[in-house]
Amino acid sequence: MIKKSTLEKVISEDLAEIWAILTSDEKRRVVDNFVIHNFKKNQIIYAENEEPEFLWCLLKGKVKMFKDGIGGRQQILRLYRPIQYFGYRAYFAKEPYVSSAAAFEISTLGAIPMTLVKELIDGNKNLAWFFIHELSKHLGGSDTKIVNLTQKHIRGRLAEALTLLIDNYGFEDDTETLKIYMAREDIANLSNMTTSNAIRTLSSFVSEGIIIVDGRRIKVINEPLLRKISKFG
Amino acid sequence: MIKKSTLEKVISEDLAEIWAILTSDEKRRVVDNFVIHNFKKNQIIYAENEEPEFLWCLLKGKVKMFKDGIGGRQQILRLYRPIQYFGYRAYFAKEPYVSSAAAFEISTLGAIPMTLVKELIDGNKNLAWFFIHELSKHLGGSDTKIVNLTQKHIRGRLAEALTLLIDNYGFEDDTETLKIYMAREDIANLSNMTTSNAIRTLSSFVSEGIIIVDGRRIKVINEPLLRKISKFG
DNA sequence: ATACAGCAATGCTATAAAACACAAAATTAT
DNA sequence: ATAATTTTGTGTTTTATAGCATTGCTGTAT
Repeated sequence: MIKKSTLEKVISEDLAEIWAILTSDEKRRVVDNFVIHNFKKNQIIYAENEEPEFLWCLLKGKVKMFKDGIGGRQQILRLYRPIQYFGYRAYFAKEPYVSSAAAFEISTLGAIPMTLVKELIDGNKNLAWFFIHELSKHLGGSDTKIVNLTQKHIRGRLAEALTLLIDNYGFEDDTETLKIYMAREDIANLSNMTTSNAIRTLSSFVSEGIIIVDGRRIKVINEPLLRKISKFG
Repeated sequence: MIKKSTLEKVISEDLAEIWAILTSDEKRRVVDNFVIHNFKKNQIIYAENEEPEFLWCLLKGKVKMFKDGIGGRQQILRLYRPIQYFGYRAYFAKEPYVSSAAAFEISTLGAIPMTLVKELIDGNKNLAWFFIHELSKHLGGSDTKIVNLTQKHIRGRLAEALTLLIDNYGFEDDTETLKIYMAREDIANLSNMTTSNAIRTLSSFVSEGIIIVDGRRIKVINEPLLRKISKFG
């Protein structure tokens, strides 16, 4: 927990999209029930099969949503950056979580009880529309991902994962170094391949001059080609 | 178009879930804007990249929602039965369709303009909750499908497809013949495999006494085993 | 300095599934 | 009924990718 005086400021600055929707009365109710949590690298935020209780708002850091599959093989479903919301779907569907969430790096999150979110939606149709829109976007993305992961070949899947990282987290000030530093295993889990193949295919991309790799630092040299491989590979 | 006198009866009987939510005034607005369409076998209802205009309500028949992928390979994303709604996601996401819908067999559908649906949601929070719940369920299903299709082996994927057909359409009166008669190609498109492999694997299931196949008629003999293969295979 | 642990990289092998080719059967059209 | 077309079934070949083993590299603790 951080102290209350700074809390309201943090919230009002960061909750942005949702904040603009709420009335001052509703905002107070959020502030009164907003609890800040800090998570260490790789710490689980919630796990599959648990009952959903909170709307999570990522304030700082990076979060992955994933599903453990056959033989412990993990599939990363979505990545979150500040300020984004997650953890609400299962509550709305009236079922336990079907996926887990974990912090990729040291992260700060806010938790709002879903019971409160439900009340707020009941009283504010703009908030209802916010979630309808959010869920609809994610559903479209998920449907598209099904085809990408099942039909694209390994190069296409890796290229797609890299473009996803670009679109989600962007570049450092040099405009070419990816602003996320993932283990090869996580890159593999994002692209539905084994770690070996993620490494192998990254190497191919390096030798083709598409990227430069230095440990976990990935520089994108030929972004148009990367997107082309993602699209047609 | 069918004649108006029977129309209201059809709607009130069939729209069930949504109908119960609406006030009599709202119901009248739906009836006034509800247009019945008949579709032939394999006829497209809407196609990827088109702009969404209508909420579709399947009254009679069977509908598949699918996405065309690499090399024209089709992935079936969801199947609908009466009375279910679809076609609204893209409108809510404010984007063109990312998938297509087609009738599996001769089907009757009702179309309601999304502009009207939007107005109804604005005025009726229960309807908002209906869609939040619906979208949330589908998103969970889609995320689960990603892992099932990418990580399960061919037998597991086919077994899963068959159990999906059981759960969606059930059995004929003999309690073992599947109430849907799909082409092998469609079974393949549902299970992310080639037609050859769908045929081959169906044959394996036959020789293992799990199912009996007679043309497009599939009898499920050992449902528990089928579900077991679906879960662990 | 040394040992150790954890990643990253790479080659080799096994195998699941796709691609291809063709025949038989069933459906549809004439 | 006959021809034409589509769907189904099966065997063979090819390929992509998983699995495994090995090695080197880097950082950290002893």
